[in-house]
Amino acid sequence: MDINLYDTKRRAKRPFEPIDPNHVKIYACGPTVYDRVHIGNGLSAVVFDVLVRVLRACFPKVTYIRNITDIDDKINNRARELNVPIQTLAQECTDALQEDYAALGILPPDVEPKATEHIDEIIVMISSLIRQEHAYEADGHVLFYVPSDPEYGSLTNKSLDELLDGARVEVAPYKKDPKDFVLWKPSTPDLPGWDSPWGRGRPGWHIECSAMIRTHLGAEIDIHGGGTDLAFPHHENEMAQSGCFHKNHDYVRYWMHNGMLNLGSAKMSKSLGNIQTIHELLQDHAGETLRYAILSGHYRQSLRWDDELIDQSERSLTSLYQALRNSEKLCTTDGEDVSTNASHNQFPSEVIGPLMDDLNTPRALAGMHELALRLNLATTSGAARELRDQMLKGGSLLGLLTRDVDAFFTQDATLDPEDIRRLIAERAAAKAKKHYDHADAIRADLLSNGIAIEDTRDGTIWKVVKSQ
RNA sequence: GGCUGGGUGGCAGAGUGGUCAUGCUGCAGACUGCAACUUUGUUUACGCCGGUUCGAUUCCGACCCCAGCCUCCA
Repeated sequence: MDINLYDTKRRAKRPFEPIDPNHVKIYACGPTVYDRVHIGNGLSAVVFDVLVRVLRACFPKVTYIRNITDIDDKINNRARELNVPIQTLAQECTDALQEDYAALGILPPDVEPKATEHIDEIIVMISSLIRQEHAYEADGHVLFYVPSDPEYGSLTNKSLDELLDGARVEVAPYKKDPKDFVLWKPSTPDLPGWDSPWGRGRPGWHIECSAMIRTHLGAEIDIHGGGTDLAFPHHENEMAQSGCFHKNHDYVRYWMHNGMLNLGSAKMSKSLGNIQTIHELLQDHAGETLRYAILSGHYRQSLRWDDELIDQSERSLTSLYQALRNSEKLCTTDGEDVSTNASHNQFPSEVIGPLMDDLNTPRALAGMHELALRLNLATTSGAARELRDQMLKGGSLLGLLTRDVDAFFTQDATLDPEDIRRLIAERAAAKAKKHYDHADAIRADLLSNGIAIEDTRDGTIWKVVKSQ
């Protein structure tokens, strides 16, 4: 079984062939930390989290790096607004980000490097680019000289002429070419800065990723990920820098870009202000529900984010848990203790198959529901255990079904579970005497407290009624 | 204007040259004391117009819409 991935640069899906099959290297762009991250940031992180899980299932070693941009004018501005030290703001936002991402079931990357921890490497790269005449110093700045890179534009299929026509940006007078971008810029005393051959200053946005990739993964990597809105100019510029530095513009084997989340008909973005933070969504919804919602669309497509989507995701996810819950009794009954099949340690093909095909998560979820159906129809404990195991294995690739099944249904009950048990027993007694009015009254009473009852062959169970 | 990617059944969202996506919702049946859970069935689905083909939602061409990028953005 091959993994196939869509590569932005080649605009085609192709088989994934790592540089070193014994060690896959992947880098994804993380956000700039100056505020609570929004669910669109979460989408990107979830997508590459799933990709890494799939890669880990297929290759012996995977190193996953996701950076944090902790030096940026937006951080400086926000810190000034809030009147807090810049480092404090960045650190607080970083902590919050890790908390939010964890709630979405995103596993920590192997390294989460920060731009400010790589200033030396950044200076080394800039110096080299200047020596190679791909960059020049002007007016306290260091700029990348775009015309010096014949491959500029090849990632996003742009011609230099087009870029000039579409240029909406004011051209700084010290630029040799309007397309040139900043590698290093001077800092006033009130701004964070580091000493450099070009005076005290701070790095431009794009160079940090070049430096962090080189530091943590080396001259060549397998996959570079990020949002599609980063493809240009961020990744194009990064490719120009690293490509010229390493004299190899194919230092990234596969460029992968996730689609945007739409709120209403427009892209969710901080500059438009139409964002929902993960933090606020978590007030009303389980992180796992949000994750399911994200995975319900293909990563390269844009996804309409609204209450309807979250509601449907909640119900869909519940049906998966329901299958697990329904099968619990059957699984625990001792039956043919068939030393479980050879497939015991394998991931279900219904789930990993689609995921290996350019991360087709909607189909993988369909596979999960297929397994759930078969589990619901299972009649032997052996089959039930096998299917349950498969579901959990599939879930471990998607980062779903990670909660305790019983807790999924019973947590946040407004009544004491002991009281609920007592009422259920009372109702059972009434039922036994065919006092159905009394039995129904108890059920209605529980329901009015948000507790729904289910009679099964193996007794009565209850659950909290979700989302009103 | 240029460059990407889209328009699928009530909703979300995959996919395929001729056979079921899947989930949610609605309706009907089974199960149940009644419910719930589960399960079965279910509503001319593939933007528009041509072309290729025995056959196209799927391939080709034109057209109409939508979103993203071309400035910071996941």
